[in-house]
Amino acid sequence: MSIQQRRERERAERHRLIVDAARDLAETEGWEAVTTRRLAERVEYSQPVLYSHFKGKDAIVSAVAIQGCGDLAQTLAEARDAHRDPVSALRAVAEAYLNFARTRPALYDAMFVQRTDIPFGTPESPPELKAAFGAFVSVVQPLAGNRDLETLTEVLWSALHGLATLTGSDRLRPDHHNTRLDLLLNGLLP
Amino acid sequence: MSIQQRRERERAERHRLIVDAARDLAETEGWEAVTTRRLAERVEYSQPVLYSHFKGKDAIVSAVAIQGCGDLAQTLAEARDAHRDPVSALRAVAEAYLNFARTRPALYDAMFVQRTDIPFGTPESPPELKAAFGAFVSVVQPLAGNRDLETLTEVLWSALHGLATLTGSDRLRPDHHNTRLDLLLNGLLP
DNA sequence: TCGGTTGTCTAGCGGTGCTAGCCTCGGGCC
DNA sequence: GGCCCGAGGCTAGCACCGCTAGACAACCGA
Repeated sequence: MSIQQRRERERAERHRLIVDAARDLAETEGWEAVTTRRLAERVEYSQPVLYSHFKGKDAIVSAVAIQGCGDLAQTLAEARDAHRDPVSALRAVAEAYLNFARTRPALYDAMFVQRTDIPFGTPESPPELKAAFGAFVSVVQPLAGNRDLETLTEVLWSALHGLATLTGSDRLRPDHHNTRLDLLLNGLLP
Repeated sequence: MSIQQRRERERAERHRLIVDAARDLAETEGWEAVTTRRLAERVEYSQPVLYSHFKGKDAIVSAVAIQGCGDLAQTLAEARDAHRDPVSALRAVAEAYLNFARTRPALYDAMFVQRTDIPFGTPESPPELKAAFGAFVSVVQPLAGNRDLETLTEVLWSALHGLATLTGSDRLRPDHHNTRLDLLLNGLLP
């Protein structure tokens, strides 16, 4: 069985290599530069090899997105754990989220903008996704009062997502960034 | 000069025809179905004719987006003018906005999701865009208190945009739609 | 050593946005 | 009235895209 094990190990390694290459390429040159040809060149295999790992290009993007959710979850959890005061923790998590979207726009795009078949908001959601949403839930919880926790968290996330995407596509005035976040948090979770 | 006038008139008419065809095609089959070949076929001209009217495909999408902003501005204004009470007017405008995004997803996508070079939030913004934003401003104004009107409007718009895009891409739980809007409006503009 | 399977590659299909260069048609001038 | 010439539309094609059929090599088990 050792030979098969080695093969599976190599296969898993190559799988990871493809996802990493796709993420790197997207983050440095944008998703429009991520073509199956360039990707194949990066991993030093021919195009069809990609299709033995993934059903198609969309599946590669999805894999990158899920990996990104893991990154985001960790980032948010760290921001949360650096503060004891609930209001400070909320603010820190919100800022960390917007910072993630600003510094890794391509990754953010794959996670929350592009069409995907990753299931959101269901028990079947990938654990990385649940972890990221859970980080939001944990900072909203102390401030939710008698409002429904999960729904309120969805509202907060949606509002931050709106700020992130509209800011990132230059549809909001570039100054006033902090003022907008103040207004949002003071209104929604005072 | 009459001949030149006729030519310019025909040219303007064909310009309109292209934009309308692009919008129709996008709304019925999605933007991925809007190719220069299919568009040319629809307007019964060859591909290069498109490029004598627009710099490229992106410019056609932008034209559709600006036209869509005009539609949206009108929709929002009508919703606003149907209510005298400021809170009701705000609610109506917010619902009209989300309804627009839900019923015309491709148009909404061109306006507020896809990359574009339309200038947002500046004096050079197209009048259709200013009109749409102005409709929001006018319903926020009575409820803004001493907060900065324009910035607060940006926050409201961003939050609604977040709800619209995450709902439209199945990233929020499909029920709870009204609850989310309640939570947002009660928090932001009570 | 051989047979067969497993896995990778080359080549190509039908599509994309975009453009070079030909050619026709019609208005303006003699 | 007839000719010339330029505006403007067309055909054809470029380089690229996602994806796949089928040839071929390498390696494992008997």
